[in-house]
Parts: sequence; structure tokens; C-alpha cells
Amino acid sequence: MTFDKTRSAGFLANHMARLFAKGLQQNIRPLGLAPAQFMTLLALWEKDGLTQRELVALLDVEQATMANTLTRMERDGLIERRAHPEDGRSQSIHLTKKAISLREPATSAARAVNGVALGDLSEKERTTFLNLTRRVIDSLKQRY
Amino acid sequence: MTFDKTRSAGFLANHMARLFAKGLQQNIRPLGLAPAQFMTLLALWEKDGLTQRELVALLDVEQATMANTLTRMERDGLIERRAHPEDGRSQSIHLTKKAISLREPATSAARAVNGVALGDLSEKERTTFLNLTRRVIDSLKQRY
DNA sequence: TATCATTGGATAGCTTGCTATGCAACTGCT
DNA sequence: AGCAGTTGCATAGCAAGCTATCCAATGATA
Repeated sequence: MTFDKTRSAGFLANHMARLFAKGLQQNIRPLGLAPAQFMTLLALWEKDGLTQRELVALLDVEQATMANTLTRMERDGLIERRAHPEDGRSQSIHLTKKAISLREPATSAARAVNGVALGDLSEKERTTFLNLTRRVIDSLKQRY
Repeated sequence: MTFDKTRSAGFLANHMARLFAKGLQQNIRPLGLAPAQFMTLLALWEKDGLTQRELVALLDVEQATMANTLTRMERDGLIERRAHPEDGRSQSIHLTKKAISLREPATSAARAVNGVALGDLSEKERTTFLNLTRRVIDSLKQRY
């Protein structure tokens, strides 16, 4: 059995992301949220009324992915799509009261997951980990 | 705009994994492979004839996920499911000639992606990155 | 031995990602 | 003004992840 899962960065990245998603999902499911919805809310909590195009740029997902996520969020009463005053093609995305009220419980649930994940690392190691991860992301983004 | 994507480990993990998958997909698509199929092949190249249950344990995905991936791989002529000689419930998974012949090109394609991803890191930093990632995975696995 | 619990897989149904297309609204140019 | 290109979204269709269920084969035990 020479197959070593622990030596490929790609394999590890996939595994880690799945575990993060699993933890986050467990924690925010009681709130009626799914992980991608939470990520989208993170952006909208900071600045309500963004357009889909702006959300795509902020979260770095494909436009089609965002369109579908927004449709589910609208269905779940988290956002409203309003006609954009200046551009007939686009819409601005606005939070509902429900979505606004979820900010505190949802972000603290997410912080809990991050806490578990980094629980075994020292403060210095955490910083190193985040910095290295950012650099890997940058390298990948440049090429792909 | 206070929303800082670069400070949440979970957010970064998701982003990094998506970029890895994107790069891998670009590189192995010409071979007729998809990322999860490649991961599964990694295990089977090392040891042909594993059962689904063993693959689930090795790759740490849910049984249902693996069942579906195997179905697609069977459809694509990469594997065969054969009746297990000792247990009527299970089947052993065997590679086709096609799958065996893909080992070299596919693994070198994957190595190329890892190379790009870690391209900006020193040898020492790469080791550190992999070690920290493994520790994060361990912490998450213990709790979730 | 007959029953009950466990185990290996399959299936249904959902989210989130992707690529590929199509369409309508805007922009720029002549 | 009109046409061509660009841009913002929506939709279709697929892969891969998950949970929840179900079924059949095995195993354990009364």
C-alpha cells in the first residue's frame, strides 16, 4: 500500500475543504443556511445591495454558480433581487430582515469551526498557515 | 468594504480546493478523466481489486459518493465491478486496461498542478505547508 | 435453527461547483 | 440612427459532495 494521501497538496486541499464544509454545515444548518449561502451573506452583510457581478468578483466563483446560489437564497427568503436603477440588465441584491438577523449566530458558528480546525496550531503557526495558503491560492489563480 | 476573504481558514480552504480542482480538471480532461475519478484511480493503481468499502475508507468520502463515482467510472470504461468471492454483498473493483494505461499521463498531469500551486514556496515552506494542512485535517476529522 | 442486528451497496434528492449557450440590455462607432 | 460588439444574467446539463433510506447478505445469539 504505497498510496500516500498525505503527500499531494491537491489531495489534502480537497480533503480539508470537505471537512471544513462538513463542520460549517453542521453548525449553520439549524439556522437554515447552507455553506455557499453563508459565504454569500458574508459579502452582503458587509455591503448590502451588491450586484451579482460584484458578488462573483468578491467570492471568485463562476457567474452561473452565483446565479443558482442566489436563486436558492431568494427561495429561502434570504435575499431580494431588485431592478438596478441605472442598468436594465443587472439587479441589486438586498438582504431580508431574516438574513440580517442571522449575522451574529452564523458568523459565530463559522468562527467555531475555524477554531476547531486551527485548535492544534500555535498563534504563530496559524499565521504561517494562512499566509502559505494565500500564496498557494495566488499561484493557482495566476495560472488557472 | 471590511469583508476580508483572506482571514477565514474555511474560506481559504474552499477557495484553494476549487482552484486545485479547476487546474486538475483542465489537465486531465483530455484524458477523459474527472478529478474524483483520478483520486479513485490513485488508490486502485496502488492496489487493484479493492472493495467499495475500502475505497471509502482510503479516500474518506461517504459511501454514497463513492458508489456514484464508481458508477460513472464503470460507464466510462475505467473499472469493472466483480462479485467478491467471499462476501456476497460486496464487489471488488478492477481496473480496465484503459485505466491502467492512464496512470503515467494522469499522475504527471496532477504533479504539474501541484508544482504550479507550490511554485512560489521554498522547499522548506512546502514541507511546512503540508504538515500544517495535515494537522488542520486531523483536528477537523476528530470533531466532525 | 430462527430471528435480529450489522454490514455492503444502491438509490433518491439536495447543494455547490463547472462549462456551454442563449438572450436582452448597453456601448461604441460610423 | 443603426449595427456590432460587450456585458449581465439565466438556463441546461454534468460531476461530486452530502444525508437519508432501503435492500440483501452476513453474522451472532437465544
